[in-house]
Amino acid sequence: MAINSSRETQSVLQHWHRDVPNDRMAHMVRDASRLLAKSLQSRLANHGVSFGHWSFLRILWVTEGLTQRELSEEAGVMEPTTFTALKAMEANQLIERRHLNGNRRKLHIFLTDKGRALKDVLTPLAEDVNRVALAGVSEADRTTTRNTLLAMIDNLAIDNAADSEVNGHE
Amino acid sequence: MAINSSRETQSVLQHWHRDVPNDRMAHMVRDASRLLAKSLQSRLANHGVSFGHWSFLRILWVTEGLTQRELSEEAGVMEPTTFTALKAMEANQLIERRHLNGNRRKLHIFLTDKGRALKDVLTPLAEDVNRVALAGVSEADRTTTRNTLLAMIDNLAIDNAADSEVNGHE
DNA sequence: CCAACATTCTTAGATATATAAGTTTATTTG
DNA sequence: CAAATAAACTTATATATCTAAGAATGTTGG
Repeated sequence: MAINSSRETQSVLQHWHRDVPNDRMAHMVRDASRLLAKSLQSRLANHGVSFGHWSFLRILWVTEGLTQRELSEEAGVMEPTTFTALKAMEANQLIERRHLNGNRRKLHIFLTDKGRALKDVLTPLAEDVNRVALAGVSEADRTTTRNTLLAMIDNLAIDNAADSEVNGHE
Repeated sequence: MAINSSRETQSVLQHWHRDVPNDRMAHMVRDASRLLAKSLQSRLANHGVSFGHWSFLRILWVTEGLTQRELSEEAGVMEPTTFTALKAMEANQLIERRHLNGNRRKLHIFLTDKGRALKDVLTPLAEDVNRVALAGVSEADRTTTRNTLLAMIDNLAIDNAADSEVNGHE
């Protein structure tokens, strides 16, 4: 009877309703991110798709034939992350990896019929999570929040790049 | 000279500046969360502290003597996460785990001098990340964003609890 | 044209997190 | 008070992510 999850829920809420000091934005973003992932994950699990695989399906539903490298950039993750996910997705017969035009370096990714068919099933689940998460938030506040997040993403991308330079990673 | 990180940076930026459809809030929160973690992590690494350990240090700097269970709730993570982190932190001599009052079940967590001394070193790093991330964002927009995130956290905590009930996890 | 460089994929290993299940200890209740 | 239940910690295992480094393949400039 949801004893654990009630406790869990309450602790998150108590936590944030107690005091939200000036510099806790990072903390809130992290909590929200974890909860969003959990909500989506539990919905996807009913269809045998993991959260990580869904990220790549989303992209492939729009554009097939991207290379692993291009998929990494599009998804905003590093290549080993993409590699691992795609290998598993290939094993699950969601995608195929093919060399094109005699180029033996680049691997292009294509959906299988199974992977393609999941679009209509899974897309509403993600929309549902967003709908649930943003219930009661005005359109104006959503826009402001999106703009703030976009600014943060910009600022942090620059910060991380600067750090890489300083520390001499190529 | 930061070729990779430039590429990475650009891809994140291009990605978000291209098109931000209506239902992409979850996606943006996730990206922001990953970048925030990365920025903080690179700062903490200079002091031999991992991102995961920092979460618990923050709590302990305010209140020592919490049990592992209480620390889990405070940090908003599950107990195995806390357990693993605390074992490592004990090995690194940041904390001590002690039974109190003859209770052999509960384990109370205390900072070592070393753990306590890190407060003044690490706190400015987290503040710096927040400062960098929010550069150029007005105070009004920060407040709106915090409120939106808080609403999302509330909504999702309820959603996840409901899911647990439906699926019969206790 | 070939040697140096760059790109792409892959492997290895680490961190942060989760769920499920097991063990030990405390509490409650018939 | 002893058996049942609950709480707290622990173990095992899985997922999502990262960095660092290696291997294979293309590209380019002397």
